[in-house]
Amino acid sequence: MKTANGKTGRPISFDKDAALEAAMLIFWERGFEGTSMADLTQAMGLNPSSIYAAFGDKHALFQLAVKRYMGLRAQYAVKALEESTLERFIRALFNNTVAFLTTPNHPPTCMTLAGAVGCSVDAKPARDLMTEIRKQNQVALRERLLKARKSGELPKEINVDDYTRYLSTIIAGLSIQAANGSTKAELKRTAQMALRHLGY
Amino acid sequence: MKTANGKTGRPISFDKDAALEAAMLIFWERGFEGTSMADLTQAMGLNPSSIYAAFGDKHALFQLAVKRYMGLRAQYAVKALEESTLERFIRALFNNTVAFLTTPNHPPTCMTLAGAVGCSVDAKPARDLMTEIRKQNQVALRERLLKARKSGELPKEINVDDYTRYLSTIIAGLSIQAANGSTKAELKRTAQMALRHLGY
DNA sequence: GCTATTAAGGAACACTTGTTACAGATGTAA
DNA sequence: TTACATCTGTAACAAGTGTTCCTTAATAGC
Repeated sequence: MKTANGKTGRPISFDKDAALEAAMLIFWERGFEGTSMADLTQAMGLNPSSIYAAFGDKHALFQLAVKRYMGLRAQYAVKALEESTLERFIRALFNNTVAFLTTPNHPPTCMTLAGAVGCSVDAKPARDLMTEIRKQNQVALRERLLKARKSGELPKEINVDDYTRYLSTIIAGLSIQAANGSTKAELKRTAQMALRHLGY
Repeated sequence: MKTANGKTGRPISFDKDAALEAAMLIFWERGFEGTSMADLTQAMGLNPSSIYAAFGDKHALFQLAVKRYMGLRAQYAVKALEESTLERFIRALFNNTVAFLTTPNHPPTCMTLAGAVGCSVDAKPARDLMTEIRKQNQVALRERLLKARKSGELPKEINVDDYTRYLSTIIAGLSIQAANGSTKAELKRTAQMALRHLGY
């Protein structure tokens, strides 16, 4: 009565991961509103009904695409968090960001900025999701800085919340800079200048 | 044969400036794609035909709205350029930006970021316009820094292009920070920290 | 008065939007 | 083979998209 996957009936005939990857890439490039279901069917190579059966509606698919993006692509911050010292962390944060933004075969922006900044009321859930992710990233950054403060690496005179927002501001700015068309070399130099002004 | 305005026939019965102002505000909030003609007719209080007769199609109207935005709202950079010294200029640039982003009665973002970052191929002209404006702003900033370099205010060791991109990065980052929902106080402190790290 | 010219209001346009219904295909389990 | 369950492909859906057409209204000059 049940197959190996615990399901009976006709099995799926396409690679779900590959399809979601394709969806992620157009959403990344065109944002939630700029991507139509027609675009998605073409890029994923699937019929609407297959998409709906496998992933749900457009909002649900977008959420899954963003989740995939965060887990597989936007690891530049997570990787940096693994660094042992504060200095190594901050250096890695900036360098990873530049490397990420200039990786070929995907848009030169953070998906959370291309996804939906200004949008219709209909797309508000998508925008809220983007904002929330940006805030979560900021929380993770803050916790790393708090740890550095406790270890004495970050001077007590520095306000952790301010420092968090400041670093976050520069990282976001780099993403815009990349979206404007800055080259890898330019981004690197910008990041280096930021590091120098931070004292690193 | 001709009226005072050089036109015969029935005169326009609405305030063109007020209508364009209304259009600008929704475009600002929802971006090009997120704003429908139905939204525009409602916000502007006009019929489609009146909009088309007075401003052209949606793309043309968006261009006019952006032009108005640049000329009347986004003057924070232009005003700063009038400052006499480099230090005064940079301080004004940051302070004006924060003041602008936290002005009530309009969205807490730069219109060029909300307008269209990720978008459909159909909206590409709008996105290109946004990118071009951001680049133009950067050119104006660069020229001010070049002047400071010549006057000796900006040390020759500092690469003007790099410094331009660096300042531009922080300004753009502040806009994202504001869009995330940062308060005026938070933005002020972030800008102050940026200034301090710049040596001001 | 009349005529010319332009704007206003609203219906209608062809097309696209996201979503679903349905018939047929394709598999598993007995 | 038969029964069952699920996926696939296509067509259709209602609602929304940007845009245009057309009738009516309002003004200017004769």
